[in-house]
Amino acid sequence: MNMNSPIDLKNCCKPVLSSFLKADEVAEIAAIFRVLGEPARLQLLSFIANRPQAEACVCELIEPLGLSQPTVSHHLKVLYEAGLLNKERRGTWIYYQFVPERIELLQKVLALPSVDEPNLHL
Amino acid sequence: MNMNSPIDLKNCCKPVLSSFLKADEVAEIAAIFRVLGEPARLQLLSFIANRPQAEACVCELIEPLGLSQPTVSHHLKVLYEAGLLNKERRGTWIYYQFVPERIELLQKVLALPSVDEPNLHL
DNA sequence: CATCTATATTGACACTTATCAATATCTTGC
DNA sequence: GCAAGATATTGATAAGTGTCAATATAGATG
Repeated sequence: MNMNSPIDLKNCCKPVLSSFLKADEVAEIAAIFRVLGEPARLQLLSFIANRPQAEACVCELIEPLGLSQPTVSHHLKVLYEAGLLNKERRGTWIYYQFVPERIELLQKVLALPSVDEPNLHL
Repeated sequence: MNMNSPIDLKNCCKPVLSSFLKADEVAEIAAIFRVLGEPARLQLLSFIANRPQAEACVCELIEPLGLSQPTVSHHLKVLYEAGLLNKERRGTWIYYQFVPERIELLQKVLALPSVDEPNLHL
């Protein structure tokens, strides 16, 4: 049902506020926002990004999140498939790593048109 | 059920990636992302932001969105309550106006810690 | 005041999803 | 190979939500 690969990185994503995007264009971007729209996932991202090396194994995340292990695992999968986390097995543990590039992409997508651009007509 | 006023603008919102946010702190931020996580709403925002004066009345939005009038009205309400749109009656029509400040807030919330900050421990 | 038009609300329905318990899979160490 | 521990998957359930038809509301206009 859910695609197994991260959201397309190629022509993803045009700035939302600089031109009127078609339905299929906003879909990719909205998918990323929807992933961040879940408090538990945002907290996971916040937690991992602030760990040494910006990474953490699943076992470190359960207690601070206050959710069951399967639920944490589920949210990590969603974050991973959205490209916001990488994963890497290291012995028994699997470390999820924060991916700053996806956030940078979002910043670009949310970029406001500069005042001298004709878009905002201010 | 849903609060009638925009999301709290005072101490909203701490950067997600610079410290580990508690559940109630991420909740406010996640609420904004959830609003943007709906393709129809993102398209509405894209459309309105690119109109002259960055505004549009409801009647202009139904056809390009391809949704029913009540559905468009519903999404506009959600965007309005999230502080992403203002509204203003002008005669018979109600104009919804793009609010860039909310987007700027999101940019700050998504700010990556600078490399010399200790957060990322890179 | 009556009518018309623009927008909002209500109610219903289908679909998604967050959550957990139970179970499966995979790695390591004996 | 087997037992133990870490993570993932499955199945079930409850809650949320996007959508539309029908209806309500509210301004404008005659």
